[in-house]
Amino acid sequence: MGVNLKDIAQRAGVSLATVSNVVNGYRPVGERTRQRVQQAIDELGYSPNLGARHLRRGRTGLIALAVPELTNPYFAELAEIAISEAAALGYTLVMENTAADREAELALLDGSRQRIIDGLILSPVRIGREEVLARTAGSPLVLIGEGVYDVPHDHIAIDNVAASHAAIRHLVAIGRRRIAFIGATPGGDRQSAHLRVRGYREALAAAGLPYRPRLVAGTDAFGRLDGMRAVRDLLALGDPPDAVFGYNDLVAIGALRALAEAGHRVPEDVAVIGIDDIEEGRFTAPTLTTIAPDKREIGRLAVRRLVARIEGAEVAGPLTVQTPFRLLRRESTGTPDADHRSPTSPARSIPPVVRPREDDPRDP
Amino acid sequence: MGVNLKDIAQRAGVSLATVSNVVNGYRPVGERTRQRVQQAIDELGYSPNLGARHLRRGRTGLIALAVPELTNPYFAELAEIAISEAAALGYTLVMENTAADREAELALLDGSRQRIIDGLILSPVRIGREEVLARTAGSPLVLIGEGVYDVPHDHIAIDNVAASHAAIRHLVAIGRRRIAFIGATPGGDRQSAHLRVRGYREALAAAGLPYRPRLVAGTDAFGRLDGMRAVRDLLALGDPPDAVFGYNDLVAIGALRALAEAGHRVPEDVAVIGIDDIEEGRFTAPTLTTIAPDKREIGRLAVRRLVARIEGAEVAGPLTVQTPFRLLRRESTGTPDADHRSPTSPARSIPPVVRPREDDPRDP
DNA sequence: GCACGGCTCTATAACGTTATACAGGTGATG
DNA sequence: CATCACCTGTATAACGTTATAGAGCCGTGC
Repeated sequence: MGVNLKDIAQRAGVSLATVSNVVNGYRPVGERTRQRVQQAIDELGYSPNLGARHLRRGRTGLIALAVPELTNPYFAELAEIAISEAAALGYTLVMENTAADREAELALLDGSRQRIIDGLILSPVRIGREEVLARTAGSPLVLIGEGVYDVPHDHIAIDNVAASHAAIRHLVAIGRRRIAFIGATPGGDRQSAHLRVRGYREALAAAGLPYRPRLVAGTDAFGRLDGMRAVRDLLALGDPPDAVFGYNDLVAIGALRALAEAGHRVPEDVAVIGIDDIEEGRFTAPTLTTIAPDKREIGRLAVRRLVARIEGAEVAGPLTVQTPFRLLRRESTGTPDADHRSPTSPARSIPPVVRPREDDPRDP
Repeated sequence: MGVNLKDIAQRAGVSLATVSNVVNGYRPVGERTRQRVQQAIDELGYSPNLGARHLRRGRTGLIALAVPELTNPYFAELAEIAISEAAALGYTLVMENTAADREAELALLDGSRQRIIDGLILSPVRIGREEVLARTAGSPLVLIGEGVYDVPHDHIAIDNVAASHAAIRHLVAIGRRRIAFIGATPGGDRQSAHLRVRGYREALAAAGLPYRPRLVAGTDAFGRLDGMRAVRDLLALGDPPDAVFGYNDLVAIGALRALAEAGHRVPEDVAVIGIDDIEEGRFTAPTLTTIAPDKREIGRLAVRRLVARIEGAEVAGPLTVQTPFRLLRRESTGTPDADHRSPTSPARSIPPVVRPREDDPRDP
């Protein structure tokens, strides 16, 4: 097809190996020869055939990031970070969409795709510890997010239980008592939801609040529509909550919508909090309070670990790394002066329109 | 590394070529032999080395979709469609992020990446006709979106001018007269914005409305923050518009935010419309009226065209295809009974909370 | 009985690259 | 002057696959 090493070699009047060395820097080449070769390369427009290089070297320079849905902004934002980090390390990152499909995840784990990528970063949702342990393919694997623990692979995630604690503590601190959790899947196959529910229950107990199963609403998936439906169903039962903790920001945004439709004011009647800190949550009405994982850290760490394994370096530190998170308070849980002092606080003077505290909501 | 053809051949007691024929179906193989080979494949867990196959066949089965930003939901939604379409045709689609960077787009056009993918679907924003024409790499190229015309490549896009017309007609039909356009970049390098502005001006003229340059607000990029800032600046000038037409849904969502902060009611005081029909717009408060391109059609067509070219088929039909779009009326331009009858309509009885017409906002 | 065609299967030459082994030449050192 | 080390450059063998040419074998028709 294109221009190859042989063409360059002929043009420059040198051997194949010399051209390869110029391109590749494996062996030193004399200055005069190098220039002749470089000129030939520029004139003919040579670029190496990655397939052949792969065949010879055993590496492609390609790594994959597999996520359950491209349309979840959390993953899109993570992907942009990972792509630039990979580029900085000389790798190309390709995106894979598992669509939260078990077969797709399994295919990635030991399927044929493995032969063309040097390593895989996977956010598993439908497979568990056993499937990961049964993996036969040899290329390095880094897991991100929750769901699979105690496997001999690098694993980057936030502490979900602690994140839930932080969210509930915040809601309790602003005087909320009937706190709902939206997004607990009934099936046992999504461990992250279970971890977040566990944190929710523990934090309620720590605050001396009762655990009410009716306030925990399951969803099939973790999108806006799921959150909206779950909150609608919850409100239909009567006796509404005074706060909603969403499994993630998308679910929480769906909750905002359902609450607005039902005529509940946020945050006055119901406070809402999510997890992920997607950009969208800075523009909702009201803006969304959230637990913000350090996406930059997650993306960078995942790529760096993977590349280190690919290049065979001894990687220091534990396999599992928990990255930090922080609480970003926005309008959906009210401004500090609008907190419920107590369940029977007098004259809640909450302004009708809660203005953002920052002029630029890009990075509060 | 892994198991290869030779291993299988030894195990099954046949030649390399026979195994290849079993895997590949290029030549018929006797039933007994086929079974022996298949058994060996299953036992050893063979999967072909794509690099070597590529080297030999000249094809990888990989196609790329390059978009200016992964975090724009429009592209994420398009990508999911394209990925499944590619899979149905036996290809793997990898995502590339140009980050709206000129160098990145040029590198994709004739850079080294080209050697590992069989074809490219590109949404250009920083390059124009000349750069595309200067392309030397040989693999097929399909352009999506706007910006580059009159080049010898397939090109899938909506009719931007017509889309703008539809948006403005709608705003005029509901009684709006001072219509702003948000998202016109000053530089000449983003032709789609120019096309949409042209449609805006033409439609204003057709409706007998004056063109007011002050109501056209430029932005650096096309995100929520850009829309918010542009509308803030516009409002700061005084004499606010009664409608805002956003370059895309993200810009329009930023506009919603700026309007809410400034205390303008949507749609009562200012109507807002965008383009793209991203899912997010079904959950904003108020929900966002939009011009919905047929993303499924765009994604499918782009992949099919590309694959047809890769496989050397004679592709019928014109190079440039304009896909359909439709207007989705939601709360941000009000319910039909709330239309402004005239600029001086008596007693606008607009309900304080505009409820959605549909129970399920997934697909109105 | 022999040539021939059809059917399986095999041997092998690419594909473009990189790493190894080696060759030739030059300058320094003993 | 001989030896050695070094520096450049070359020839070539892989890497794993697929397509081509061809080798056996068997049955059929003359």
